[in-house]
Amino acid sequence: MSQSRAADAEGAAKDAGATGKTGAPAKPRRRQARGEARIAQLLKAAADVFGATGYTAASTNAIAREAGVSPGTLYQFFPNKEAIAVELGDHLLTRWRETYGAAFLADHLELPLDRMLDATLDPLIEFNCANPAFTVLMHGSEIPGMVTKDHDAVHVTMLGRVETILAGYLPDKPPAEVTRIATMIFHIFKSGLDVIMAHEGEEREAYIREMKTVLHRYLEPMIPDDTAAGSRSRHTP
Amino acid sequence: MSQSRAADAEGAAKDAGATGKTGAPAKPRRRQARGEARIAQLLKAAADVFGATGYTAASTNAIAREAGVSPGTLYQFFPNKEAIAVELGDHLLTRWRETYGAAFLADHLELPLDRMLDATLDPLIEFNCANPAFTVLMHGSEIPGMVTKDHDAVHVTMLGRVETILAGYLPDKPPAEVTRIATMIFHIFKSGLDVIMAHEGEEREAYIREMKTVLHRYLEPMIPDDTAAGSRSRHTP
Amino acid sequence: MSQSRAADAEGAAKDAGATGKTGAPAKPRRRQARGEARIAQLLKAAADVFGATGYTAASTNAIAREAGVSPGTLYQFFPNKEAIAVELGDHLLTRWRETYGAAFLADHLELPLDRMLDATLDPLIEFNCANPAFTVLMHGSEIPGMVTKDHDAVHVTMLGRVETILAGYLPDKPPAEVTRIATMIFHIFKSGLDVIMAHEGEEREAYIREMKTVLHRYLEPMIPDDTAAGSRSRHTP
Amino acid sequence: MSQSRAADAEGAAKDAGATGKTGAPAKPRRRQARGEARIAQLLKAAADVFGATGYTAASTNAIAREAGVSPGTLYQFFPNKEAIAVELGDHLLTRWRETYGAAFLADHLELPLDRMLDATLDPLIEFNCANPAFTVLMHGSEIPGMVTKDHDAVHVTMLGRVETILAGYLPDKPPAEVTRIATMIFHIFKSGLDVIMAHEGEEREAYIREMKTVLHRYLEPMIPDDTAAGSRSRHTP
DNA sequence: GATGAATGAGGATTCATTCAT
DNA sequence: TATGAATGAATCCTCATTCAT
Repeated sequence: MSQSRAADAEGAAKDAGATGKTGAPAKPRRRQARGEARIAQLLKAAADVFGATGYTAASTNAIAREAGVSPGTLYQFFPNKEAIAVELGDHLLTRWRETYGAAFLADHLELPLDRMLDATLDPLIEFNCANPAFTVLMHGSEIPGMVTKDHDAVHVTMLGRVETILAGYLPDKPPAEVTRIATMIFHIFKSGLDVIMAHEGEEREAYIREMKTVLHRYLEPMIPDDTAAGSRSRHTP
Repeated sequence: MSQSRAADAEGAAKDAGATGKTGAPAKPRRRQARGEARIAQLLKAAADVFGATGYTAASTNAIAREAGVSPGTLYQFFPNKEAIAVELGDHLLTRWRETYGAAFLADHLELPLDRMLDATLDPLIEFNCANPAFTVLMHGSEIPGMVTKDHDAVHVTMLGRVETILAGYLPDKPPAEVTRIATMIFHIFKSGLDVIMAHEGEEREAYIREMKTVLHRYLEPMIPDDTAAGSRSRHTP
Repeated sequence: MSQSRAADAEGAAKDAGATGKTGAPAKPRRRQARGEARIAQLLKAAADVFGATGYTAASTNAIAREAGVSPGTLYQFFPNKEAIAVELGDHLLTRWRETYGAAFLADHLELPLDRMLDATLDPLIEFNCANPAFTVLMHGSEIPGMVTKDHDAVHVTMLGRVETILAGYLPDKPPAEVTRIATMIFHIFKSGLDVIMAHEGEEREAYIREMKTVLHRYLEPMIPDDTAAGSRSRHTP
Repeated sequence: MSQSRAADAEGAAKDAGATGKTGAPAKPRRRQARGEARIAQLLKAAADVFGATGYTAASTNAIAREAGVSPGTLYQFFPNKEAIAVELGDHLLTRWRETYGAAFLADHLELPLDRMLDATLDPLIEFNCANPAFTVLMHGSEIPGMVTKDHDAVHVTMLGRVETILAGYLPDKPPAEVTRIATMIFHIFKSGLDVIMAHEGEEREAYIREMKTVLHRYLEPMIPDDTAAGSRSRHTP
C-alpha cells in the first residue's frame, strides 16, 4: 500500500485509456495474445512463490525468476507487487468458479446442512490444497486489527459467497446477524484450513471432519426446522 | 529465553549471590536497574511495533527508535530479533498468568461449560485487546503449512492450556482426539480474536458472543452428562 | 566460481545459442555488454580495494563506491563478498596465464635451476607488483593454524603449479616430500613477495635477488646432477 | 590506525602525567597491585582471543568477556585495541626473554651454524606453539606493502634479534646486507612457522626440519670458513 | 514488449569506544 | 576502580521499483 506510488496511477491511467472507447469498466485490460501468455506465466509463478513463502516474504524478483522473465517484464504487466496478488486472486477465483462453481450456489440451497457442508467444503479444501496461494490470499495481511487489505478480492468474494449461501439457510435472521455469522464461519474455515493443510493423510481427514463438525453444530440450531429436515442426522447423534 | 540475556542472567545471579548473604536490599544491583528498565522499555516498544505491524514487518531499528534508544542498545539486551519476540512472549505470558491466571485452571474445571467459557475467554479477550502483540505472537509465522515456529512459546503454551482444560471436560476421549479438538478450538479462538479485535463496541461484543456460541455448540455434545449438567442452558435454547 | 553469476552464465548460453545458428555477430548480446563491463569495473574496483586494505577490511560498499555504482548493482553480479574474491582470483589467474603462462610449464623444465627461477619468478613478481590483490588472494585468511580458506583458488592453483614444476626437478623424491618442499617454497615466495613489495627501486631488486638465492640454495642440493648441470654456476660460487 | 582517534592522545597524555615526575620515558605506567592483576588477566584474555581469531577479528568486547570483566574496565587500562596488542607484544617478548632468552645471544655466537639454528629456532617454535598470539603479533597487519604497523614491537624486536645474531656470523658483510639477510630470514621463519603450526605430529617435525634446511643452506655459504667449521656437516651432505 | 542493469533506502547486526553511576 | 549501559557509524546484504537499450 505505502510502497506503491505513482505507478499505480499510471497503470490506472493506461487501463482507462485502453478501455476508454467502450466505456466499459476498468478491470480486464486489453492485452495481446503474447501478453496474456506472459500474464498467465507470471501468475503461475506468483502462485508458486506466494504459496511457498506467503505474500510478504515473496519478492517480485523471485516471481520474475520463477516465471523465467526479467523483473522489468513483470512490471510491464503489473504496476506493483500488490497488483500481482490482486490479479492472482481474480484468476484463482475465476478458476475456482469455473471448476466447481457453476452449480455452486443454486444446488446447495436445497441440500440438508450436512450435505451442503460436504458439497461446499470438500471442493474448496481440495482447491486450496492444490492452490496454496489461494489460502494465502484468503488470509488478509494477518495483522490483527487490520483484517482486510487491498488485495482481498478473494477475501471479500469468498465471504460474500458464504453470506449468500447462509442467507438461504437462515431466512429469518436479520442481515446484520447473517453477516456476522458468515464472518465467523469464514474465519473458522480459514483457520481450519491452515490446520488441515498442515497435516496429511488420515490426520488431515480427521481435521476436515472436525471442522465440518464445528460448522455443523454451530449452524444447525439456527436453521428453521422445515429447511432441511434430515440435516441433524449425521453430526449430532 | 535460553538464548537471550545469558550475560544478564549471570550478572543477576552474581548480584543475588552477593546480596543474599548479607540480606542487604537492592543497592548493589542498581546497575541492573537501568538495564531492567531498558528491557521493559524495549519490550514495551517491541509490543507496540509487533502489535502494529506484525512480527515480520517489525524492524529492530523501529523497535529501538520506538524505545528511544540506539540500535546498539537493543542488541545489548537481545541477541537478535527473534529473541525479542521470545522474551516478549514470556513476558506477556507471565503478565497474563499474574493478572488472570492464578486460579485459572483449578476453578474452571468445576464450572459448567458456558460459565467456563466465560471465565476463560473473557479475560483472555480482554488481555489480547490490551496487548495486540500477544495476538501476533499467538499466531505462528503465518505461512500456511508451517504453523509453528520457534518463538511460539506463546502458541505452544496457550495450546497446552486449552488441551489441559479440555481434558478435564472430556475424560473419556482418547488423548489424540483431545489434542485434535484442542487444536481446533485454539485456532477458532485465534481467528475469532482477529475478528473481535477488528471491531469495536457493540459489534465486538456480538462477535464475542458469537465465538462463545461456536465453541459451546462444538463442545457441548461431547461432554458427558454428569460433568456439567446445567451447561446446556444458555447457548442452546 | 560455481556460486557466482549462475544467471549470467545462463543468459550468456542463451545468447550464444541464439546467435550461433545465424552466425550473426555480437548484436543480441549487447545487453550483456554493459553487465560484462560492470563486472570488469567491479573486479577492478575490488582488486584496488582488496589490494589496498586486504580482504577482511575491504567492504562491499567501498568496492561499489570505488566502482562508482550502488551496492545493489554489485550484488546483481556477485552473491556475496567472498564470491567477489573468488571471481577476482579466477580473473587474475586467467590474466596471469594469458600474460605469462602460455609456455610457462613446458619450457621451464629444461632450464637449469637458476634460469628456471628467473623465468618463473620474474614475471610472477612483476605480476604481483602490478596486481597487489593477487598477493592478497594468495595469502589465505592469514589466521595461523587456518592456512587455507574457501576463496583460495589462487592459493591452491599456485601451490599446485609450484608442485608440478618441482616434481620435474625432483624425479626421485617421494610425492609427500615434494609436496612438503613445494609448500615451503610457496610460503617462502609469498613472504618474500611481501618484503619485495614493501620496497622499491634498487632495494626491491636486492630483495628479489635474495629470495632467488634462498630458493636456489634450498633446491640445488636436491636436484640430481644430470638434470641441470649448469645450474650451480650462479648462486653457489 | 585509522580507528583510534583522540583516545590515543589522551592515553599518551595520561602516561606523561603519571611519569612526569621522574622524567623517565613513558612505557611502564605506574599501576596499583590490583591494576597489575587486571592487566595480566586482560593480556591473558587478549592472547587467547588474538591467538584464536587474529588481530582484526578479535573484538575488545570479546577480550573483556574472556577476561571476565566489563568493556569499561578494559578501557581503563588500555586506550584502545591496538594498545592491547602493543602491551601484549611487550609482555610476550618479556616472557620470551625470561624463559629462553637469558643466555640467548651470548652463547649462540660460538655454535656452529646448525647447532645455532637448533638452539635458536627450537625454543622459538615451542614458544609460538604455546603462544599463538605471539605468531599473530609477529606478523604485521598482513596488508602487502604495509609490512610494519604500530604494534610491531614484536616484529621489530625479533627482527633486531635476528640481525644481531646474524651480524656475529657475517662479520665481513656490510650492515645493509646483513639487514637484508636478516629480513629474509625473519620472513622465512614467520611463514615457516605458519606452516609448522598448521600441522601436527610428525608432519610438523618434518616441516621444522625443512625450515631449518632452508635457513641453513641459505646462510651457510655466506659464513667465513673459520667461524663455524663444523657447520657444514649436517644439512649439506 | 523484453531485458537486465541500476538504484538506494532499509534490514539485521557488530564493534570500538564513552559515560554515568 | 569497576560496571554495564549507551552510542552510532559501519557491515553485508535485500528488494521493490525504474530506466536505457
